[in-house]
Amino acid sequence: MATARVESRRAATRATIIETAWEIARTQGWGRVGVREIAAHLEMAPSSLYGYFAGNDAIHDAMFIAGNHELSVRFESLPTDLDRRSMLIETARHFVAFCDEDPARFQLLFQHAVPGWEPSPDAYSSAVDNYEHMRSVMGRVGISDGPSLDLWTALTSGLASQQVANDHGGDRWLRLIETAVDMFLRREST
Amino acid sequence: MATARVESRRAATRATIIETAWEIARTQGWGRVGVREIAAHLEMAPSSLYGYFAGNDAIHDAMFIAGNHELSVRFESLPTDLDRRSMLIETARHFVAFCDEDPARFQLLFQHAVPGWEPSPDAYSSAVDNYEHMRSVMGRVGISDGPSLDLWTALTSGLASQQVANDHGGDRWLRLIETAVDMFLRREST
DNA sequence: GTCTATATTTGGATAGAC
DNA sequence: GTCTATCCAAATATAGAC
Repeated sequence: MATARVESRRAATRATIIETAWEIARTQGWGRVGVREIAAHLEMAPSSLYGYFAGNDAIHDAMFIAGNHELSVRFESLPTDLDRRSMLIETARHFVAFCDEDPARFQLLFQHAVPGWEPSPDAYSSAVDNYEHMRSVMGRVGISDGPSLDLWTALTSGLASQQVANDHGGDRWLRLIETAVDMFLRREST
Repeated sequence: MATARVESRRAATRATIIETAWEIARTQGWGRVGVREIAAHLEMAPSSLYGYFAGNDAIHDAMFIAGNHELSVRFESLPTDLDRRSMLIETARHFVAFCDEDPARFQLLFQHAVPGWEPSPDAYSSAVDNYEHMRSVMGRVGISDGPSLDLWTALTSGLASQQVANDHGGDRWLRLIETAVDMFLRREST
């Protein structure tokens, strides 16, 4: 049907807009991401974008949701039959690598570093979903008490933020993950 | 002399400008900090501020330097005769509390979250000074190898960012510091 | 020192023609 | 769907009078 073709064309254009916005965020920073700049890259009139997104905030929301979705896909790709230690190591490695491979995405998802924007409730729920998924994975290897989960999030988010901010593209904090996990696991043994 | 009085008056006005800027950052976010908004709070004309600061960036630089200076003062207030464990606990506590007591300052100093601004080389050196000081404190209690320092910065910055972002004003991560330090210290013992 | 007035830039967003 | 033409709102910064 024609409507289906039109719909898919529309989706493709939306995807192109988002991809262009990511490109700008990566190369010029979040301060430059806006309807005007995106339109310029696409050689479109800024007003044309409003046929695809309600406005600048809606574009950011779509990117936020896409970023969270990508993270959830990565986590689902992890094997589920690993032992405790390997599970934590792989989870942390995936997370830190995910953050470091795209600092712009890291800033959007985890650092609230986008001027004048915060996620809509709908977009925010995609972040909550990921947190819940992390909790269930941790629960599966026997870590479910609040303080342990909080210590784990502090540890992994600290490794990620240091890696991104001070050694992007390297492995200065990435290679500390085994040590960090062993340290974390030993904390509970008397 | 008149010049000295004039100088001190000038310094006082500069201080008032900075204090007003902090107030705006805390209550309205960094996106609203600018010469216009500051001037409005002070009931001055925006152009008058240029007699005290070269511009918006210079104001941010001054705040960045002041924030780092405040942190260094806090660290210098710590007792120096503590044992290893107490030293790490107190250092971490001071740091996390410092971050949490003013999220706006935390964002400026550690999260590069101010749209369109980054510290001048001169301002940046005040941050480097603090890092070097932290290194020397850690060295005094026998922690001086790179990986240990990196793990320590990841751990403390992770605790701080989680505390600020997810439990500002509370103690959900603050109270994990003893556990975290014990975990950190035990990591090196066989 | 401080003001008024203004230049300049940069955004988001809308109306209406085609 | 896309464009042109605007509108409107911020924001930095400067010129020049008082």
